[in-house]
Amino acid sequence: MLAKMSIQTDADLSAALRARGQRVTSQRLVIHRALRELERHVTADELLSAVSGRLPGVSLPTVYATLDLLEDLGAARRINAGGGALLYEAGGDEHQHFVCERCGRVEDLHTGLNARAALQAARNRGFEPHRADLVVSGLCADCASR
Amino acid sequence: MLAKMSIQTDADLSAALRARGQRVTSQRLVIHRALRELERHVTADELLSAVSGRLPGVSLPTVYATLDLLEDLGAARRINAGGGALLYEAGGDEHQHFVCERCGRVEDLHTGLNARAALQAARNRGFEPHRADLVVSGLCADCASR
DNA sequence: CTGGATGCAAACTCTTTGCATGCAT
DNA sequence: ATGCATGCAAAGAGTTTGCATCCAG
Repeated sequence: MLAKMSIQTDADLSAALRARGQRVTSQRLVIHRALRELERHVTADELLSAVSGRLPGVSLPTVYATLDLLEDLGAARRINAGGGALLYEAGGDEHQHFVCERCGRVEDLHTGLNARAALQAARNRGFEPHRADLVVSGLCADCASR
Repeated sequence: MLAKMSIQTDADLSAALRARGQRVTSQRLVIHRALRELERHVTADELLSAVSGRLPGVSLPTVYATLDLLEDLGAARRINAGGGALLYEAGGDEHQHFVCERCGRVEDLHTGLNARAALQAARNRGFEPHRADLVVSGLCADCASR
């Protein structure tokens, strides 16, 4: 099993893109950089706002397309929190998420849970699993105290 | 910790509704019954079709409202598979799901994985967790062989 | 009776698609 | 020069909301 190098810098991204025969554009570099610097869960829209300051004229479809691409490269992760918009975060460490059913807040959760059993169960069924996402839902501290 | 009785029959549902001071309507009974009998993951739309045969004139908003209610009662479970529509299944045994990234198929997965660690991690953060959902995504057998 | 539940229609949000232009290679 | 990537606009899907009517309690 080949461990894929994680993409961290602009140079990493450029190299990964070239390796796939895809183009290095300023939009891709800036979106990637913004995602990494925000260091939290962001919607495509929030990311667009963050990016527009640095590179005016970027469009939402481009943000979505770039996030798809980054996810493909392992540089971004899509979080389906269920409430409204999709969230994205920079790829990297393995962790799970907590979603508040009331206010929609999403927080990281480090459970130490091992997803290997789940992946293996999928393989046993003939599937080819790529990832396992665990989402805990309930009430966040603020909403619970009301 | 009080184990909530699982709702299985029309009588169970009627009792649970009355206990909450809510009304027992034919729509609620029929939708609940249809969900149980389908024994698979269905969209609100599919459920509407299934129900319309028995009780004409049911509307989609009512299906959604009833599914919300059933979920609240623990008689239904919402599955956020990410691809397009939400899915619902009758409440009952604990299991996880596999979603094909290509064709969107959703299958049950029995991993034996224990979510207690995840729930505990959430509690340690001050949250009040209600459930933990694990979704494995990748390619199903059919899509992988292409 | 009385108010919660329903049906209808429309709004709303987020995401994806089509097409002409532009820029990385 | 070549064709992938982008921007714009619009379509599309799914879910939710508002309001008048209806029926369970």
